[in-house]
Amino acid sequence: MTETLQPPSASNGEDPAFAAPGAPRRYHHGDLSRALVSAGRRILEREGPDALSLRAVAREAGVSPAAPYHHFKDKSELLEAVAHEGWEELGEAVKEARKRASDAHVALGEIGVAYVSFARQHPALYRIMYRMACDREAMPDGAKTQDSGWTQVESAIIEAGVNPSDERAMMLTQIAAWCTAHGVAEMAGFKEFDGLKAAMGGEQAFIRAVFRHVGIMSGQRAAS
Amino acid sequence: MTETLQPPSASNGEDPAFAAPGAPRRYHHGDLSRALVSAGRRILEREGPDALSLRAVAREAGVSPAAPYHHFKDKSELLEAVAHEGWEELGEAVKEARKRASDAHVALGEIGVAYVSFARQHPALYRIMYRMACDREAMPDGAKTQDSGWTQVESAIIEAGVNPSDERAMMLTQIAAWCTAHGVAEMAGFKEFDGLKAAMGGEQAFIRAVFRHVGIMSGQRAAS
DNA sequence: AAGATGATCTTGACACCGTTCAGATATGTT
DNA sequence: AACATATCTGAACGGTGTCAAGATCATCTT
Repeated sequence: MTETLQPPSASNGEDPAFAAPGAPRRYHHGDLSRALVSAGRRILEREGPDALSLRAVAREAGVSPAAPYHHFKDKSELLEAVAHEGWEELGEAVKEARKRASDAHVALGEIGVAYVSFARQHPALYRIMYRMACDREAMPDGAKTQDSGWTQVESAIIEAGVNPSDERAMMLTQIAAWCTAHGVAEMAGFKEFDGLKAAMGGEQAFIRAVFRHVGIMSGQRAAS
Repeated sequence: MTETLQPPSASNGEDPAFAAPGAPRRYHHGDLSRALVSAGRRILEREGPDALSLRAVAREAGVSPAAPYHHFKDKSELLEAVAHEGWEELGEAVKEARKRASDAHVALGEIGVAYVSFARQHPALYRIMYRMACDREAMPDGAKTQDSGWTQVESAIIEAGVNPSDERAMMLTQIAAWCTAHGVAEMAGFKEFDGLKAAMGGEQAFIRAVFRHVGIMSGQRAAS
């Protein structure tokens, strides 16, 4: 703990996200709350979710263990911020997937693949994202409004043929889609499927194939 | 730490699972590893997964914090044992659901509902079960052999019309079923759906409805 | 029967964790 | 220049997983 006495903003010298480009390190840290979130994400990608302690985040940002408490009331509030960033990025990936889909009939499937691909590219982040969503009472502000991922899926469902005025069917389809995507996202990481994934020529092909077989749970015939 | 000096087997005096009925408390504890697993499960049901620390389990079993290390090399090895017990019970629930299903064509759906129901009845336990399964390299011994849940699903898939000699299709259907069930199991606990669940007359009805809408991800038409 | 053996449990310690609080320090305002 | 406020540090508390050393007890050997 002796070398912590350096100027607080020394550990993020080259990152332009922390202070305005021209501003000459204005202040104790500059913009700690943003720095903490990005430090948390860096730890997540580098060392996994178990290494994501509040102290480690503070260490990574170059501040004392108590500093985060001036910007977040809790550890979970910090994680919530990290997760929020993740959900926004996932939302954009979903949006682009929908744009890419030529036929409206397959758009939902493409969205599902995009969802799972994101989760697989950022497994530690996704874990946190989902964990925070689990314990939440309701969806966060701005999740259903605007052009969020949720709304994208909603539109895709309508285009897939569900009657938009049937609120219950809309909701149930939305939920079913999310359930499926989440289930595939988590289980696609299982190591016991590595052999199958390799035999199918990559994880992407594996994911698509699993989606194609999902209908059987609803009593439909097996997919070809 | 002063009242810990009581005889070690004092805290489980009336529980018949720890020592053979006639045996007069044979030994230091009797059968600590089993006692630890059941203590862990008790904590899980009573206080949730976050309260499940190794020390708390030891406390609940009436032994010192280091005692578990003579029976499990790790905390995670203890959790694995707890999870194993859970998977076995879930397997039995699945088995009974399959027996209950009249038509082979709906057996898979019934299995799914049974899976989710179990997860919802033991949410904390299921969380641990799934977490341990995630980090596992392969399925534990005896999961695929004998009449386990996995094998039950396998048979149900065959009866649902998948060609049993097509190994890949069998595997993919199995995985898709598990993904779906897991996704529904976790998301059925979301508080944001409480309103919908109530409007549908209970969680059971909600679960069935979600399963019915799952096929849309594979490009099928919306369910009625 | 007595002593050796090895498994089982306790004690005490270590590093790390989340969290709090009093005090130091820099910023913004008057 | 002096005050007020936001921000950060240092030290502490109770909790955690884990380990090494010692105590205790069932069982095996002689």
